Parts: sequence; C-alpha cells; structure tokens
Amino acid sequence: MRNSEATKEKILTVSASLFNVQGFKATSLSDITEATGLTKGAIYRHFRDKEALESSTYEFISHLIFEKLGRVVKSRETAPEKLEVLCDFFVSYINDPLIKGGCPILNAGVEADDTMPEMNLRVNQLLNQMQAALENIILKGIKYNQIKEDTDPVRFATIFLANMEGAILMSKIRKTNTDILMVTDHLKQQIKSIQT
Amino acid sequence: MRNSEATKEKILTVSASLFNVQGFKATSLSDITEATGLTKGAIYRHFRDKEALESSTYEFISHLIFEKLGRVVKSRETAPEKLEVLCDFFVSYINDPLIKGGCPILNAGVEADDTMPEMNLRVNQLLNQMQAALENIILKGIKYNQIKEDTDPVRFATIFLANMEGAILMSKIRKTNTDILMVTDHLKQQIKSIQT
DNA sequence: GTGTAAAGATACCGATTGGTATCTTAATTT
DNA sequence: AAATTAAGATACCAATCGGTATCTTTACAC
Repeated sequence: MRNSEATKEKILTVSASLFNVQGFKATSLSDITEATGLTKGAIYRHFRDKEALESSTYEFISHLIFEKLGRVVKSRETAPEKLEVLCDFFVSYINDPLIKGGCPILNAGVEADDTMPEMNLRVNQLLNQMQAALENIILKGIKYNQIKEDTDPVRFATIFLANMEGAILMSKIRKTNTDILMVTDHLKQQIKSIQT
Repeated sequence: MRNSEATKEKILTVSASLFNVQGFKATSLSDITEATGLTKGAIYRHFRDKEALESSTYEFISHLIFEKLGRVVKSRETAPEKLEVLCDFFVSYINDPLIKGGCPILNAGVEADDTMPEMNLRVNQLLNQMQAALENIILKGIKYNQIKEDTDPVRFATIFLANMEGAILMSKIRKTNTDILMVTDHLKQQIKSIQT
C-alpha cells in the first residue's frame, strides 16, 4: 500500500487553505484534486463525503491554531505579557498566517451560522476554547497578583475576542493592517489598565 | 407592460435576504426564482448576469442600511447620545434585522475578500461610509463641547466598529446576544470616558 | 378592437457539481 | 515469486449550475 497517512494529511493541509480562502461550499472537489494532484478516488477513500471532509478539515485547522496559540501563550510568564504577545501574534498573523485566508473562526463562523449546523457547532467549540484560554490567563493573573482582582474574566475575554475578530475583518476588507494595529494598541492600553 | 419597477424591487428584496443568509456563491438562480415566484426570464431581463444581480443587490442593501442608520443617528441630539443609540440599534438588530442573516459588512466582507474583488470594493465603501459617519459624530461632538477634544476620531471610530463587528460575529456563532450586550455595555463605558 | 413593444415564461444548452462503481497499481505476507 | 489487499486512478452517473434563444402574455397607444 502507499503511505495512507501522508496522503490523508496532504488532503487536509491543501483543503484547509482552499476552504479557508474560498469557503466550504465555494470549494469544489475538483479544486481539491487539482491542488493535491490526487483524484477523487483517493479523496473518497479517506473521507465519506464532502461534508465529512469539511468537518475533518476544520478539526485539523482547530488543532493547528490551538497548538500554535498554546506555544505563543507559554512563551511569556505573566498574564499581562501573555495577553500582549497574543495581540502581537494576531497582528503578525495577517501577513504570515498559519493557514491562508485569515481567521478560521471568522471565515467558518460567517459561512456556517445559518446553513451548516454541525459546522457551526465546531466553530462554537473553537471560539469557546479560545475564550476559556483567555479567561484562564486572567484568572491566573488575578491569583498571582498580576491583574487587578476586580477584573471580570468573562467580560474581558469577550471584549478582547470581539476586538480581535472585528479588527481582522476590517483589515481583510481594507487590505491593510492599519485597523488591527490601532485595535491591538488600544487592547494593550486596556491590558495596562487592569494590571496591578 | 407589467410593473417593471415593482418586480425589480421584489427581486432585489428577496435576493438581499438570500444572499445575506446563504452567501452570494451559495445562492443559486433557482433559489431566487423559487423565492420570488418569478422565472429566469424575468430576472435576466432586469440584470445582465448573476454577478450584476449580486452587485445591484449589495448596493440595494447598502442604501437600506445607511438610510436606517441615518435615521437612528438623527433621532438623538448630542454626540454621546448618538453613539449610545447606535449601540442599542446594533443590539436590536440581532433579533429584528433589516435584512435577514446579520450584518452585510461581516457577511459580504468575509465572502468577498479573496475571490470577489469588485464586491470587496463595495463592502469597503460601505465600511468607509460607516466609519466616516462615526468620525463625523465625534468631530461634531468635539466642536460642540460634548466630547473631550483630545479624542482621536479615527481611532475611536475604528475601535467602535471592530467591537461591533466582532460582537455580532460572536453572537451569531453562539446564537445568543450575551456577547453583544457585554460589548455594547463596554462601549457605552468608553463613550462615557470621552465625554466632557 | 388592433398593433406594438415591453415583460416575463418556457425550453433548452454545455459545463460543472458531488458521488459511485470498477479497474489498476503497489506494497506486504506467505 | 505468487497471492492478497489496501490505495488510488478512471470512467461514468444524474442533478444542478449559470446562461440564452425563443415563445407567450400583458398593457398601452392609436
């Protein structure tokens, strides 16, 4: 047999970019066969149907993003530093993305909300994961006296995420990083304002 | 002849909802013929091709949104009040939208960015229009001593929009208005902090 | 009422869609 | 080295896509 795992990962890697750039429904099987150099036979051996490929690909993307994010967060010691480096990560993501096409929460979130319930669930899970990670940073920051104890973790995490996603959208539409720089600058001020 | 203008508006109204909910590429001509009760013949008499229909529909949506927004802003006197009522408008929009499917900047912005350059231009224009309107509110607020004069209109407008769009996205994904309520509450605090 | 022209319906087109059944190739087992 | 079986290629399918050419209907001018 050929290397089954390698081709499966190749399909997932290529599909991740295509889906994230063009959208799930706007990406055809022939787009994927063309980009991978494989045929339908190979793809349908690994995935039951297109929906299963979409689902598996988003899971693949989620893992990629979350692993990377974990490494970024662990690179700093204190809670304020962790939040700041996250800001920088999102800025750098614009020009040097893990997966082409921008933020998978933004892209899949918009496409899935009304017409793809099971995909919406997966996006929701990724969003909740990120929110929980942010809340955890703040909670630990409070615990170790780095963050003011009257800070509401849920509220701060929600506003942080809303700012980031909105800024990413604006930067994508305008094809410039002016907006995300302005927003992260503002977020860094907000971070300072909750520091002890 | 039949009432040409009325059917054209019917096509635009129906298409607006379909495009905004399902996306442009995911909405087929037969979706539109089915929803309007018209046939392809009627549609292609009024629009050169599907791309022209997409474009005209987004223009139609832009006008609708901007007119409504203008009325909302004009309903209040001072700059801080105008900003606050805009917050409330976006919250109420979640459950009672002008056009089904949520914010057209968010939806079309995500779909258009990488693959539909002329649509991206239209979204960009609508975004710039909204940004300019916000900046104008703040500038007039400064002029009439309602807003602190060290406030940066571009920066405030950018952060305001990023917050709103991000919150709308999160509320759509989570199918709850908790996020947008939290974010608008925060925005109202920000508004208070720049008041004289 | 009749003619005219616009508005809309109908019937078709080739291309592409997701999907499947079958065939070929390659690696492993014995 | 032959047999086995998994991995992938090929060839097809009906359905749907956007688009067009042509036919029918409707309203209005005369």
